[in-house]
Amino acid sequence: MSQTTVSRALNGFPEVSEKTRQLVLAAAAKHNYKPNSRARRLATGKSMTIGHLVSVSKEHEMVNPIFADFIAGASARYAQSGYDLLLSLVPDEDEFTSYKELAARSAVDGVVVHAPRADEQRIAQLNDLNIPFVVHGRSSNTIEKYNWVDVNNERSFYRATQLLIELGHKPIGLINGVAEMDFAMRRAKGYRRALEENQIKLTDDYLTHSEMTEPNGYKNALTLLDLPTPPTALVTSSIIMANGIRRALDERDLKLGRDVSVITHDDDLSYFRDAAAVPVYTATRSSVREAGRLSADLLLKIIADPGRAPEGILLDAELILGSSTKPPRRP
Amino acid sequence: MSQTTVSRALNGFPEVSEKTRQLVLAAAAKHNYKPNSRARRLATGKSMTIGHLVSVSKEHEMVNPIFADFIAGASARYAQSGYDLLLSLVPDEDEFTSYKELAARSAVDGVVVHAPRADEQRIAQLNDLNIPFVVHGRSSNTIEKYNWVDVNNERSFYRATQLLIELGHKPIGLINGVAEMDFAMRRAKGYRRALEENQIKLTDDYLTHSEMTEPNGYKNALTLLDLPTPPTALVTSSIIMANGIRRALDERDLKLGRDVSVITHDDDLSYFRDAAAVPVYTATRSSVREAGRLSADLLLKIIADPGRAPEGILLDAELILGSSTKPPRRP
DNA sequence: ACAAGCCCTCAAAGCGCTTTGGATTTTTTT
DNA sequence: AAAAAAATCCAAAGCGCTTTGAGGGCTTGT
Repeated sequence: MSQTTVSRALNGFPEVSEKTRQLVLAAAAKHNYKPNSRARRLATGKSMTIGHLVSVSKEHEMVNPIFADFIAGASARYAQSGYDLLLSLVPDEDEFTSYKELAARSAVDGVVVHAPRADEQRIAQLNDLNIPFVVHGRSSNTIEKYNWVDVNNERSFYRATQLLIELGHKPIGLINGVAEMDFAMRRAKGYRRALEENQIKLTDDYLTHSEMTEPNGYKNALTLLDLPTPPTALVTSSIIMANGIRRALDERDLKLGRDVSVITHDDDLSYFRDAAAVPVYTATRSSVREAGRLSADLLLKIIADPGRAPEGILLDAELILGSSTKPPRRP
Repeated sequence: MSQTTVSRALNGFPEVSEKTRQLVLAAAAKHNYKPNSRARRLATGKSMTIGHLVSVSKEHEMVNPIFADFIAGASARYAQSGYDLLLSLVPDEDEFTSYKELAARSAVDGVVVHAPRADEQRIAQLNDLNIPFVVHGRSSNTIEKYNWVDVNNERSFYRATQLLIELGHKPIGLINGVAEMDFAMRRAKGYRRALEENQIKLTDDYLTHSEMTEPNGYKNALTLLDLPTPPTALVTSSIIMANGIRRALDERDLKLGRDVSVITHDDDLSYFRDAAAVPVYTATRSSVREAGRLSADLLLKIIADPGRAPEGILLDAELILGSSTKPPRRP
């Protein structure tokens, strides 16, 4: 049987009879034959690979813990479509060099951009490179057109803050992510808007920006609790930080909920799934794994149809009521 | 200038003059030329790719959070040596099919095996496939020879338990990972050995096995605290679970350290780095990122020299004294 | 000045597939 | 039963590199 026939049978072309196809498939299965990826990729001109470049902050060697779940979501979709996932953790300062290199050696058919900043260079650069990409998040100060999947950060933090205000809280702190990140900026905006609309004036002392680690949650919570008028409620950007906040409260002999209310953003991480009947934390919840799935779907669509107009997918985080929010204690 | 010359200049062969090489390099840099990965891989017969198959438990869709940091360590080494990292999150039931498929289409030059069980099929299977691999962890019930990088789980949990006993604790609980996992088995062994050597008899009620999530830490801690003779100290396999334990203690109005001592295994995750002068948790600490680096190094060595005798690298977890361990309270 | 030797360069083959265009066989139509 | 159409199949070219084997220009030794 000729090479052509085999190739056509395996790749589902109509020029081959069903009978022959079955024969070929049977023989392939029997000998565990799979076309050599390298040869196939050279012949087709596609690399059948999606690149994920995750930046590692040089300073703290911090890997954003949400990326594992995001990739878990995306990976499943790639597998379905026969794509491989190329992962590269790069020091944040040479992010762009890495994209350029991937493009130059045409190692990937598309990439996902993680953790965009409010001012994000990579978007314009990737548009220039003309390589299909999807941004997980958005970039406020970018005029470029691009594909993205994001949650409504501003609105959900607005609602969270609003909820606390309605409960009667006045001094409310926000323990946020790194200020340059787009999501952090939007969340701060939502928080500020809720305060303003309710004529609550707070200095920026009530707002901290840092990498979303447990120790930072702890440290920043202590800082806020030490203010002359300490907050009676806190909003935070990550369930990891919320754990640090809990530890800080513990140390101050304060009880979560009773003494200090907390609302956290909850990415629904698989190892922190807050699935109790009454959730531990009141939270703005949005599954980052689902975001991974959607990003992958979108990217595969773009690759299949390069002429496509850029699209944005906005996910709405739910505001889930848990037991970490109560009216403030009467002094 | 001929293709050959360019190729040789770029790949550092000696048949080309230094002057010419510089010329070529300059021209390549100028036009941002990088040899096409696909073509190069076909020509050389190497895929310059390392596969990491991370299994996702079908039941809980759980992604082991340590894998992000492990991969962060490995990825840096791959990048240095010009290798790409192919990541695939596969449902645990078809782990082996995935390896076979990767081998058949020769998509990778080597793989890393994550989270081996005490009875691990994959090792024999990979040996049969004759594909270079390194296991992160070991497999106790396997007679095959293989390369591995592991921490001394038994010894460190022995020491941790011993420390608690020396402090005066008698009923000591172990909140462990899934029983089938090799590391969990070894840790239980170390824990039991310490108890036995000190003539402390405890039923298996003091030992829980589950996926290492925060909610499981919480739930299992409550279960143990509800025993007729509740433990005054707990050992646990993950800092994520330790956070759940803290929450359980909080709920029972017990104070970590004072009322219940806790020792946790600490993988030194980047978002849970316990770097205070006096660490929060007394812990058996071993950087999983370092393990990633070492695994990558070892794998690259094996690939470079296939005749190499299998090697095992045993890391010793440090026992770090923190503030979560104290003598038991007098009743 | 000529041969030998060395360094450098080049044309062509080949990596294992896909894809094109043509050849062959089978089926349908008249 | 012959012609037309449809269904199969096949040989060969090509994907963009690396690598082989051979040729050309320079230097050195005599």
